[in-house]
Amino acid sequence: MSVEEIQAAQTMDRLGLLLAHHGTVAQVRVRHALGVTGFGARHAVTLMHLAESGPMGQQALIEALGVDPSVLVTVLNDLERDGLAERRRDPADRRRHIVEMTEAGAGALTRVHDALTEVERELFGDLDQDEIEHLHRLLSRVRTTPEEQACTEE
Amino acid sequence: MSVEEIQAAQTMDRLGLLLAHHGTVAQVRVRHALGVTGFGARHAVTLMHLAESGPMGQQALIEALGVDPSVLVTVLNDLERDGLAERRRDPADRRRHIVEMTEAGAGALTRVHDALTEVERELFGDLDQDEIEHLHRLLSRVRTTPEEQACTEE
DNA sequence: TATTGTTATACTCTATAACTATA
DNA sequence: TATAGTTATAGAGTATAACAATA
Repeated sequence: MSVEEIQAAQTMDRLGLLLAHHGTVAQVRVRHALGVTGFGARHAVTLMHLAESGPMGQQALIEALGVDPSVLVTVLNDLERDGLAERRRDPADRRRHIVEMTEAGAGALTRVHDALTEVERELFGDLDQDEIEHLHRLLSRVRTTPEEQACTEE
Repeated sequence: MSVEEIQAAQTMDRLGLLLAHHGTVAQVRVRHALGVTGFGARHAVTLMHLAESGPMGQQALIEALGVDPSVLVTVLNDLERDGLAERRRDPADRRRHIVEMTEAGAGALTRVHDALTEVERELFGDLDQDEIEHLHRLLSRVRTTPEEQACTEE
């Protein structure tokens, strides 16, 4: 890229930086909105997935959520401490823990959704419903999972 | 929101969470791509703004970049240590520092842009040019600046 | 020996408040 | 007293490696 091109570029012309910035702000907003119950976006996503897919092993959760094992441990510790989810050993393979959302977890999830609705209203208030859906579709197609592409280069 | 609606919702139906997640990944990717020179998205944005707007006070940079004063200090410390930018006192008001990008900074900016291009190619590789521009326009309209709306509620 | 989950640790980013120096 | 910049610190997120228990 030439010096002229660089100097002509507006700061937020770089979509990667724009996404990084807006995403970080979104994360902070979500955390504040959930603040009352003391957890963050990770906790919300985990609860949602448990509600959606039912009881499952931590390994499955790790893959579904795309988080590091050590991250999931701390999230589950928090959820369990607050009685929103429970771990129990799998009798068939005592290495595994089956994670299940509790009734209290389902109640908390309702409040989580309400908080998210509020955050989204703030973030996306300048877009109409059509634009929001379009943004959603485009964002869904951004590649954020570790790449398993064939090595075409490098 | 009813229990039925919640259980029907797919995890990533919540645009706020999707944005938060993708944005965090983008930030990590940017940091890794810039890793060779040892700085992150903040440093890139700061350099870009200095290239774009020329020498300016830290106060102006703080507003332009939307960062906390203490954040800017550490970013400028890093840039200055590596000789990419310089602070000098404003003779007219010795409280102020004027920040200016160096020649080395301009050179580094070229590499920053190349790294960003690579990151964006990975993130947005499944979108065509038209979709990328559309995503850019939509993301630009997401409200991430502190709200100064009239208090219509709460 | 491999796998599941846990612990410990280090690094980055964000945010707040207290501080120095100038005005 | 107000403003520009700095320092110190706390909190959240990410990432890695070492570890215990079980298979």
